[in-house]
Amino acid sequence: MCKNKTTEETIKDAARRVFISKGFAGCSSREIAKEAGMNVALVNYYFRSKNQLFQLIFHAAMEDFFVSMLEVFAAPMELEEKLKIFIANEYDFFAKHPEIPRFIIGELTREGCEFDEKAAIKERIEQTGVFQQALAAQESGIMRKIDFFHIMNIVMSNCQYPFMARPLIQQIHEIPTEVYQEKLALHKELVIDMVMSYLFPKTNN
Amino acid sequence: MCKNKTTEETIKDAARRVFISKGFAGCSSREIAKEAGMNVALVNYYFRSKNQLFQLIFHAAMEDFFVSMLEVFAAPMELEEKLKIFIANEYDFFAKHPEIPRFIIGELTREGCEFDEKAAIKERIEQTGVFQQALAAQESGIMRKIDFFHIMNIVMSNCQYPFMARPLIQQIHEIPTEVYQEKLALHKELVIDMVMSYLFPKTNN
DNA sequence: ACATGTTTTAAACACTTGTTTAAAAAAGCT
DNA sequence: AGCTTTTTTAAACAAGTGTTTAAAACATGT
Repeated sequence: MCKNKTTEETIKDAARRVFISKGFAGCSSREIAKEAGMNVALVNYYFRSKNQLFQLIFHAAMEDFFVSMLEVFAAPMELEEKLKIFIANEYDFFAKHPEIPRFIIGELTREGCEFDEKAAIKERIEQTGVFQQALAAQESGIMRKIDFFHIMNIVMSNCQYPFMARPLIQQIHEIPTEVYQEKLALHKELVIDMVMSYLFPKTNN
Repeated sequence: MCKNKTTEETIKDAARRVFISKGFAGCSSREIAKEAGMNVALVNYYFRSKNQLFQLIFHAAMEDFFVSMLEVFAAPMELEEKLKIFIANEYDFFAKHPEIPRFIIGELTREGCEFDEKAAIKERIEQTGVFQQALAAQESGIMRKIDFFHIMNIVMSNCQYPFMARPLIQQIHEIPTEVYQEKLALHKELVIDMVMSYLFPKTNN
């Protein structure tokens, strides 16, 4: 059967670019086809429908998104070091794929974008053991005693927002994209500093 | 002339709801008309085009968004107290209008959404005097010496992201909306605590 | 009452949408 | 070679898009 991986993969790549930058509602099948340099009918020949192609791209993006998390969570490391690396890792990931958070959140908000089923992110996080590790650190007094919910929210806020909000922040500060990206590199260190010193408060001596 | 403010305002309100929740590309003129209980032609009768109506809604949202900032910035207060209130204020604003950040950032990202012209946010912030106030506090050693860019980014990240990312975070933690909102109320205090103690570090004694 | 200007409506416009069809081209196979 | 299957194409489909038109309904002032 399909030895021809070229066209199918070409369309998928084009679809990824277009969907991620414009969203499901913001683009047409014909735009994806044109981006891939193909006929419109080919899109449906390989993927049956715009929606089915979208689901493929979306789930892959979600997977990338979470895998970059879980990898660090599962690493054999002390919690404090792990969280530091986690933040740095997240920050680097979004520096490389700055449109991912906006894409995922935007589409997850849209009605008619089912997902619940498979993911089971919570379970996959628990399986890494980072949850118990955090509880242990909290018991021993090293870590501030706050819910895992807040920890994740703080880290995700500070790692994802600066990339999502680039057009807005640039507008406010009236700076070009290159300057913004320079500033973000510095911002990463501040975030690590702030979050770490909050989660692992060093008592005087 | 137009004594009939009812229909025009009704359409505008419907448009605000629909645009903000679905975005420009995610809805049609007819959907807005139906939401307003009006004929499609009426939308264009009062607002000339879908795009023109959108610009109206979008600029108003931007204005609300920034005014809630500037008010606090301009208040006659000590900087430390001002920033605490600023965070609380922002947090409360987004608790009331959780779709605003996603809407603004999403549309600002879309190509063909002009804005640059009027805003001049930077100037309006400078006019409040908060900028010099921060510089003074930094000179006196009360405040951590970091760029205004980073301060704003930190505050906006922690205030806006938790509301933007609700569908994603709920998915991860597998909690219903009510529980999420309860947790966010608690999260507000953590954010204030973390950000304030980072920006205004208390030296031992 | 009538003539006025404003507001609302249904219908139509040309165009784009997602998807399908049926024929053509290419590739595989014996 | 010829026959079969897979891949690609152009064209068509009905439904939906933003917008306009022209007539109807309404309100207003005299």
